[in-house]
Amino acid sequence: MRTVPSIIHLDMDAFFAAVEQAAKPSLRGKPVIVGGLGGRGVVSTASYEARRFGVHSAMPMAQARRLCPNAAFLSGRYEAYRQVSEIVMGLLRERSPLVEPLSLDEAFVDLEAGPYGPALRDASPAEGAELVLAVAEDLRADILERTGLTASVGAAGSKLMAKIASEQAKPDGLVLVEIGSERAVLAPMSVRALPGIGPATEQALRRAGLSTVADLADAGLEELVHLLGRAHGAGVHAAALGLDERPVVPDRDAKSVSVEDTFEVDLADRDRIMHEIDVLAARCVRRLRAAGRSGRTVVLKVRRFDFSTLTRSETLRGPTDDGDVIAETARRLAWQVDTTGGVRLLGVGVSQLADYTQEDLFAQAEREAAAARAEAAGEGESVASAGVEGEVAEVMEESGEAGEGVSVGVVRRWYPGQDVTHAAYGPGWVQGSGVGRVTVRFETPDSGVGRVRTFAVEDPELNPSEPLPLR
DNA sequence: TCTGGGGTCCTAGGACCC
DNA sequence: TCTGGGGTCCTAGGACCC
Repeated sequence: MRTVPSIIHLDMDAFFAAVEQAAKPSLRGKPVIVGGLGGRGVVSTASYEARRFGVHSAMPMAQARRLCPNAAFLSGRYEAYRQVSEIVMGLLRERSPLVEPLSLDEAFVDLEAGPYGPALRDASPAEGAELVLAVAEDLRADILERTGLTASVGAAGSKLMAKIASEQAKPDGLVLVEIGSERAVLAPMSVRALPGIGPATEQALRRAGLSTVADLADAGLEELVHLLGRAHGAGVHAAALGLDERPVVPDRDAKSVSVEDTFEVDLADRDRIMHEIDVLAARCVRRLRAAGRSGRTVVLKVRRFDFSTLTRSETLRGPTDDGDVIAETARRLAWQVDTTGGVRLLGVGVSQLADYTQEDLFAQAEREAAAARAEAAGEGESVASAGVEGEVAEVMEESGEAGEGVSVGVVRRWYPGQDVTHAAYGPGWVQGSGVGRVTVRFETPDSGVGRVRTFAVEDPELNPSEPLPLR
């Protein structure tokens, strides 16, 4: 156990919504809701102004609209969030090389591994805590200066307590848990405050009369293992006592890659389902290859009309990053599921990832077998052209999704929040579109509140553009 | 107009092997 | 002759997190 609370957990406040407010002066101080805008979307992030109306993450967007009809509803600009995230993570790495990102807006940092390490090790507990507080406040100030955004920080002797402390610090705060005070800090909290206890575990514990962390600590290991199973029970027991020795680990390799899509209208016919699986497999493979990896197990996910969700998987003889092999496997799996009544969501994923994209002997053998079959049937040509058609469909899909509808034959689509530039009026963002019109507000992170203009959807002067830096 | 998308970890049964 | 025990891999599902 550490003698100084030198692990910090940083969490950006309402991150996606805060980036939007920083980028768009007209939204500052107003409710902003980022998420899926379609009929089946959910809230990704709500600004604090929107939270006052009861809106929160994972809430169906339809419900959010009812609760807070005057909010700005935006679909996410993930490239912009990624850019801001990189700045923040960079500022963390200035404090220590041991940074473990948990998502775009959250990370653990072990300050003992960095430039403050020697001073922290030499310090008395009181001096050490003082130093950590100073480092954390300096960090928050730096983040504010470089991005205009606020962050909350928890500092403690473990990841567990640092994470709980940052939650207490929200928004725009800093909380330090003294070494030795862990159990007292945790005792009055609801069991839900512990990471790893969700709605199901909370219910199981409640049925046993356990509702606070103090109850868990009193219950003891045996009862918790009985209630929750070996691993979970032991984990919850340790957490309840404030015990956590997990190290901060940077650069953890992904263990799976997956993509999925919920459709606006349930898919009914087999051909359409098979086509969507092909599209998803192509997207999955693109991500897999971008990461320079290959996978051995292909997983198909199906959510049916009634929200029942099932997965089917198949493990290949060796890892592959071949699009045809993955699509074919996923399609084969699809034949095993009953889709009568309609399909709401399809997903394609790959796991058992191999570190490198190696000579894909398996895919090669498959292709040769297919070529041999085709030759035997006298269909050599159609095998080649099927691959080419797949490529074209992919490109069209890509440009349609990204809203960069400049390629021939693709209708231009504008989404709320999107960055655009007009030849005469300069940079702005899409406020809304419909009936052949698109409304744009012309403002930038460092401008005042901009004014709104409306254009034809097809106006050649108006084009999608890259996000602007916030500072 | 109920319920996204991308992940992680755990459990449990059956196959298969020694 | 009537029934072991352990280890590993595969598959499916579920809880949880952001």
